[in-house]
Amino acid sequence: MAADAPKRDWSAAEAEIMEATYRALLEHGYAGLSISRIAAELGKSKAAIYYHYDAKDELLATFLEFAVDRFEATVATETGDEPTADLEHVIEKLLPLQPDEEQRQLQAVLVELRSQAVTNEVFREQFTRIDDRLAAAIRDIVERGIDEGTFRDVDPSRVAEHVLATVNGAMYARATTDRESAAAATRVSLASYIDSELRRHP
Amino acid sequence: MAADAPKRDWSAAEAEIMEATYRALLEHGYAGLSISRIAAELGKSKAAIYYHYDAKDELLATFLEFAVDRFEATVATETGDEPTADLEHVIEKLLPLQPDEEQRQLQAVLVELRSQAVTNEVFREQFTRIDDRLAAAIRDIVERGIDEGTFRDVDPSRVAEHVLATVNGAMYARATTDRESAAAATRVSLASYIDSELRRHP
DNA sequence: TGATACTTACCGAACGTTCAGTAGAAGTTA
DNA sequence: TAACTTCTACTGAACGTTCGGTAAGTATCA
Repeated sequence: MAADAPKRDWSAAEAEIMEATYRALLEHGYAGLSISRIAAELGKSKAAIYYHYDAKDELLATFLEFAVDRFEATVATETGDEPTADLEHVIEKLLPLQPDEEQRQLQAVLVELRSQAVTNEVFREQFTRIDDRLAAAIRDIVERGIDEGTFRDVDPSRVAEHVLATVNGAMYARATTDRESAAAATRVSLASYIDSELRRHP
Repeated sequence: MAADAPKRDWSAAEAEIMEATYRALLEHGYAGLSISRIAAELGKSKAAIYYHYDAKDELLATFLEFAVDRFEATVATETGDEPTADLEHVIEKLLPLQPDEEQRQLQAVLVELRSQAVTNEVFREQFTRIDDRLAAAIRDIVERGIDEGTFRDVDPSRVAEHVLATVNGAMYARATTDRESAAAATRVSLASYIDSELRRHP
């Protein structure tokens, strides 16, 4: 992965609050997320949360960091030497063929957080950075593929943005619709796109 | 457009409430959307809203209908006889090269509403239907292209889902990040995808 | 003893919702 | 035509609940 941001380390108490926030968000959604609800999940009083965070805004900004860390950790790629495999690896991480419950939940939480980026500047900056990093990671793989002669001489940025948009769109649909088969179809079609657009055919 | 749902007609009072809700949503976001805020935009008392709607839930469900109607009206395609042009037309409607402020706002509102589909069953069903309809519309165009011999013999559903995911992803990014150039790059790459994946090359 | 990590008890504001009352238009009867 | 009743579309005040946030006190441990 390109440009790894330094990971924050969470104290035990903070980590527990983050987990409680995560659970509260899954249960009640962003619109129904309150300090009381987080405290209930935490098993402590509201004031206990205010001992660690000065305001709800601050807690949420911190939680965004937490969720993003978790997301990027699942995507983190140990790059191999085969660009086609690397590309497939990244796509499988972002848009698994059969996502387990944990992956589904994390993506659901991220979709809820991301929608706040429409009106909230702090959230918007974070998600801009996430997409920047993901696009860069994909672009690097494509560039390597071209250098190695595996891929045709396409515009790596253009292809990276296209792949990212497709993956994000399918992930978004997975979290907000019951069209599971559509996500699967997109995965399959994306593979065939990569094959026809990128691979040199003899 | 396939399967046009019968459009609801809005009384003057209802329409004003819907417009007020629209403005309140743009200003305060979904999480900050309250009856007081809608009433303020409406220029009437809170109770005036409860005269027309029994509960906030009901108002929101109705507003979802309103926003979806508006969205599908902008997409509604007068289909021509050239599949390539038709496809480009749909894509331009969903992912305009240079969206005006109205389009941006409507898409922003839809992204905020759509994130509620993660936890709200009513919203989820609506967005499932929207994507179903969009995918069907694209699929029909592709099918026609194949029948006419303009397009190669691909799987129309698969391609439709791929195009829809890409367009949704770029639209989503446009509403939640500052990566405007990424959306443009995706548009361009999508055109080249359609060309290489669909068009018969001599 | 003093710092750490809380709890209990509370505040004012905002929330969704309800209710009694009312201006004015529309319909009905004398 | 005037007098009445009724209906529509509201208003303003209040309801109980929940919100984010705080002040003061307490238990635990170095």
